[in-house]
Amino acid sequence: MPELPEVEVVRAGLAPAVTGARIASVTVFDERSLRRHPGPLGDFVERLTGRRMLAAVRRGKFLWLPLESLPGEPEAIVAHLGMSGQVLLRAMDAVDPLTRIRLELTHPQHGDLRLNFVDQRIFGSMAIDDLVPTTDGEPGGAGYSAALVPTKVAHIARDPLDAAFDDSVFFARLARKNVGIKRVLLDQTLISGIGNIYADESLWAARIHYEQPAASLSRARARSLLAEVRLVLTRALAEGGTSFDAQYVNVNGASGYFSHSLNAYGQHGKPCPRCGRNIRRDSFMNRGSHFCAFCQRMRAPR
DNA sequence: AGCGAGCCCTGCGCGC
DNA sequence: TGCGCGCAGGGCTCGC
Repeated sequence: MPELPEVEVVRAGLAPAVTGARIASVTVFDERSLRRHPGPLGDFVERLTGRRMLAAVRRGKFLWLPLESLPGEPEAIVAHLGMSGQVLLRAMDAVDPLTRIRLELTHPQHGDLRLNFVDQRIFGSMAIDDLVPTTDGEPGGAGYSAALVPTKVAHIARDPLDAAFDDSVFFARLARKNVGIKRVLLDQTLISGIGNIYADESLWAARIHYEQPAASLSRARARSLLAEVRLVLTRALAEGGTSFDAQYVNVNGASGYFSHSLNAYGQHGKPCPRCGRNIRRDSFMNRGSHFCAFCQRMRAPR
């Protein structure tokens, strides 16, 4: 369940279960889910077995679980859900189809449970990674105060719900981009956490065409777009994220409700909630762009 | 250096 | 009923 609100729902669900828990055993059912792990399957299993986890942290769509480590050698399990990943917390006898990796956890208060990493398409992954200091000295992400971030996440920008996200740096970089604004919203090195759904929803709310060159946006429109991004992400989070089917669920397997609140994404052929004209779907970056051709027109640069 | 295409995968729903 | 095609919420790497 890929975008920021869905990953945050997972992080928040995971936090109480993993914080202070020990990894009793590790089973890898499909080695392809370790594509990003810098070592063989056995290395992943050996290094995790017996380790204690300290927190569940998120930046953008990346999730990590810091591990109890020797001083000066901080490490974490880094997980990315890709297009179809789920993290499910289950009883010890529970089996989930398409489980690629399973961690069995022992928690001093909550007892034993299974953490099943489920991923149909295997675009997601788990890996052990070193934690390095953040360049700004601020916490690495949501859910943990340490100013550390996995090396695999260090090149990703902070997400717009992060208190340390720097609006002015974002606007400055935006002003130097000649590509379409949607491409910028999806570029995780500029702003993280936004995917296809929330890009389309934010652009609809801000009445901006997805191909409008980023640099051509006035500062006021850029500001308004960032505000809409934050509003859409916050609302989606409050509704538990967007679920179209049983594939996108929280750690207990429950769906979110934001799919009922979508104005543009997946609404092609239906009337625009603002003007009543039909929402269109264009092919863009090998995926769909959903927008209202009347409300979201290309504009001359200002 | 920035940008766009291609690729990594599986499974579902639709139209023929 | 069966099959092929297009579609799906992401990100990395490689050419130009």
